[in-house]
Amino acid sequence: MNGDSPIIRMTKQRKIILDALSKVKTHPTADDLYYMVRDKMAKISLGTVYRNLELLSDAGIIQKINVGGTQKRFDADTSSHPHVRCQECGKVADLDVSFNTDFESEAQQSTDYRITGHSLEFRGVCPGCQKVEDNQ
Amino acid sequence: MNGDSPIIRMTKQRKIILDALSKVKTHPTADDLYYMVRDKMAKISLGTVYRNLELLSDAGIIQKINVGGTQKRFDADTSSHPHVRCQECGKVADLDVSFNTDFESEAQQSTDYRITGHSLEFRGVCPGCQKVEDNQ
DNA sequence: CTGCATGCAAACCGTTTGCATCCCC
DNA sequence: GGGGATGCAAACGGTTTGCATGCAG
Repeated sequence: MNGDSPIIRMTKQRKIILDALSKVKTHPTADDLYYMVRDKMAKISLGTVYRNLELLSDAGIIQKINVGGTQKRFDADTSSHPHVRCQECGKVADLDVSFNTDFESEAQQSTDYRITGHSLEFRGVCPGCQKVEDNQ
Repeated sequence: MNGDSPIIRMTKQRKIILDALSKVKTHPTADDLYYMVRDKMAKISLGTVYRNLELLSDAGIIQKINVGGTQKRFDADTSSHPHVRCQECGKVADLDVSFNTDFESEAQQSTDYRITGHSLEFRGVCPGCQKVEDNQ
């Protein structure tokens, strides 16, 4: 986010959190990760999960994503790629499209903000929730 | 958001909130609006502001925007247009670019979610915060 | 007149933080 | 050995909600 990626100490909890996030493509919340990680380390604390997710995303090792909803979500894939969020159940997925447009330099033409990043997020209804709708 | 826009009762507080939001291009938070509106109606409550913003955005009369940061922001312009958020001070502005791309139908090609909306948000540094940086 | 809306204050819930202790480098 | 990291629990801050009363239609 701010360019500098300090060398970070690899504690046991940090490693477990990073491993858990890397294994999964669901863009979990801090709380999700807390429960995922408790299998491996029963006494880890929620605070530690929050602190590490913050630190890892500051270091540019993971990415914090903001798709609406009340909770922040995390992604081990740090590339800038679009996400969809289900407006019924909140589930978030990657979207495998790429728009061959340099959003940031185009945007830069029309503003006096210095542009440093962007995100493209979609809203939708996931397959599971579509079925529920059909049965109504 | 979900298509149906019921006829809504126009209470005094509702009108004042809507007026205040319409007059302004700053994408205020609920709290911002609460203070803006207290000039007109000293005893309005924060809860009322929240309830009305929710109701108005459900009715499609205003738009709730989610640009990162901890607070939700609101926009009287319901069209889908990009925003920039200053990563230093949190200020949010409209961006006057249009990408001639139909994001939603392109995205629809590559997912089994049913796409219903999108948002394109930029991160940057606003002119004021750029000056501060230069003076350091 | 009736049911939605309001003011108020307490509850909620995701996240952050202070502190004593721990442990990675 | 020392400074960052942890566990724990309390604090925080934005938002929501229950309840008695008010007011728009």
